[in-house]
Amino acid sequence: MESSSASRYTTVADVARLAQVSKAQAARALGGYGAVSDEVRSRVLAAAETLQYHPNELARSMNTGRSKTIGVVVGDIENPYFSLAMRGIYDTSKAGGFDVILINTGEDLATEIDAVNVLLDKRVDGMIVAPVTRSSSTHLNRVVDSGRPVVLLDRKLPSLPVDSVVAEMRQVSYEAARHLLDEGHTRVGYISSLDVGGVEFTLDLDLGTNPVTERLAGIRRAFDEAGVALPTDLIRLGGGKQHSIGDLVQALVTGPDPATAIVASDSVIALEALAELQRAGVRIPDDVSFLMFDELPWAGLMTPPITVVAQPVYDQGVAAAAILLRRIGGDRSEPEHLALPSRLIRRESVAPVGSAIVGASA
Amino acid sequence: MESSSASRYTTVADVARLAQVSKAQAARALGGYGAVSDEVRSRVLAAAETLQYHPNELARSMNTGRSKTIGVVVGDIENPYFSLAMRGIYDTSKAGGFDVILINTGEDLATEIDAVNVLLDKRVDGMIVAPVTRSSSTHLNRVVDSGRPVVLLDRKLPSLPVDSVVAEMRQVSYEAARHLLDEGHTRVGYISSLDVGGVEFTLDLDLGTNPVTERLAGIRRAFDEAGVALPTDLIRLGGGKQHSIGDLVQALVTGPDPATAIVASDSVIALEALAELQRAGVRIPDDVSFLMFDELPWAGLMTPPITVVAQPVYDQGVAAAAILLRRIGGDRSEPEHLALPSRLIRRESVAPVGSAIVGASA
DNA sequence: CTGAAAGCGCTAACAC
DNA sequence: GTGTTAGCGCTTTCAG
Repeated sequence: MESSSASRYTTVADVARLAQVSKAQAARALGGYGAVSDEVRSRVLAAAETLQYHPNELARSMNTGRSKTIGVVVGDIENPYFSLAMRGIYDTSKAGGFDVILINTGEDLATEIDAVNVLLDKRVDGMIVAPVTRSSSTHLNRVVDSGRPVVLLDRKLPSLPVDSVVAEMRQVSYEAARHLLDEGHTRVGYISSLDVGGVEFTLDLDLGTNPVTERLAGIRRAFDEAGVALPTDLIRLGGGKQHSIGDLVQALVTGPDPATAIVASDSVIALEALAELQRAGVRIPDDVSFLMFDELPWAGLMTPPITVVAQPVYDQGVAAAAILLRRIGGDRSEPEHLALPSRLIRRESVAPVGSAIVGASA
Repeated sequence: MESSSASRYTTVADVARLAQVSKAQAARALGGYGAVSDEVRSRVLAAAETLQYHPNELARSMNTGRSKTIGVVVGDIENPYFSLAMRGIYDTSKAGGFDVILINTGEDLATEIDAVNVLLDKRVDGMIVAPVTRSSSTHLNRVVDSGRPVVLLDRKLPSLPVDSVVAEMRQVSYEAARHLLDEGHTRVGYISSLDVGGVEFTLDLDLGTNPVTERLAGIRRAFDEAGVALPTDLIRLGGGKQHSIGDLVQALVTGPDPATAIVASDSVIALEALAELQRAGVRIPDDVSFLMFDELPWAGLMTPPITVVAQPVYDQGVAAAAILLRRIGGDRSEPEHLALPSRLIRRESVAPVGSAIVGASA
């Protein structure tokens, strides 16, 4: 029946007083460190109980220099990729006794730089960053200099000697392209939201190190091996930013030499592309074949079921967190670069080119 | 070209020394409070720059008692509902200068209690909680007692005098049920993951205050008004926990008097239900009509497009954060209970009952 | 084992 | 305006 009024937490001092011991002893009993007699410990714990004592983690962190908190910086938490990876990070961190501070950058570099600084200032014990594409690494150097571990998610920064966890993309993309080629598709469109500042794609354009670069490399190899020229005119970057996905799709399926297959670089793009195709009355796979990166529950339920490249997203989160925790624990070994296996799931959205006629006559 | 070695951050003391001023003056200049001459300020700022000074937010928080951080407790960040709401919370908090600590409870009460305590111990300035269904409010009382504001998301706790933000569900559910009834459906199945401990649903079962209760209330009213008995045997709770969604769906569409329409209480359930229906060869809407709560990009792209109840998820997040920030700012007015409008989006997954025959003969 | 006292890095009185 | 002196709540020497 205390009066309501807020403020003033009970501190170790309060507990110590009630338990009739020194502040230091109370703190030891409460914090579970140092030497304390059973007698004292129980008295202190009892006092803490009646006083409803809860430690001030801020004060504790200040002394120990460790906050039992990790920071996570992602581009867009609403994107299923990140929310699932986040779940993996979360589960693993929690199991290790760490809390998670989440920062969303909206895929903006300035925000990312800010985010990293904020986390550092809050003294997180380490962080996981999914860097915006084409960012440099200067802001992450500050983290490295601070001595706190970082692990990169979904991206590798060659200039930065830190751990990274990505999904294997080159090989699986090669397979995907082979599949398309096998079905007779040589006019394959590729839509990505990778921001390259609005320039057109060319073979010698440096996209930096990121999943898109890997995918394109795999696809290119398949085309090269097949002796087919990669249709660079159908590779469209900057989707959603410089250009609307709808317009991009529209452009791919019309024109004199249209794409016979479309590859969506992620599920968000796929959804918009699918909507546009439906709006335009373009049928899958009769008029155009469709393949997307990322497996989601709805992909197999569409009509037709969508062929996808599935990457182990949750596991990427788990792996990133596991490595980070190991580093926080003191592991000073060489940076590790994990590439988790992805796989192609063939469903029915990819069909032989020209099957529109077949379909119509069937 | 400093040597690598970690540790030891530069502090105000370091900056003060270099700038040849007192620690207090340096702190004032750095923190942007109190009175400082331009002369001193620039000297301090310059020193801070060369020393790469970054404030220790922990220390700052300890003195001010404010951490500029809010905590968010959700059931499952992987669920699109939460990740989108989180985005709303995030955007709003950030605009107000607050960071966000995310805690995921996995819809587990013990974890939720823990989460709330952790946040309190970390001295967050306030928190947003989407309480697990059917939880009591004792753990949240501690927050209220601490004097820090909480706002409830997607759930209202009558016993707790705090703000809440939910989506209006009773009216829109009434409309949805009306729609179903108008199409001739009286055998309407309802699948929810609401955990009621495995008991069967009956009309007098107390489900507590939560969206499901509201939905059922709205549906019931529509049935009552139409003079049709609510098919309580087709209302299945505990989906995903006590029973697999697939089994539940299977049970609804088979048996002597099967459901002619199925309502999925959220998108996760809908996806599993849809998969099961497809597996079982049950066609929508020919064999069974389908309606789901929550609008997602893929819903309209399915074949047929799914009729949904859309709730303003992002806006709920925004509203919750806005109220919280106002409270943190000192607003002591009466608790506010916001119910944002939802709406029924009619597409093609709901058709007149018995349209299977019509469809077959067409 | 226990207690007194000295900080962690910062802000907040309080004097000058 | 500026500097000095206390703390915030906890951990950590350092003596006993």
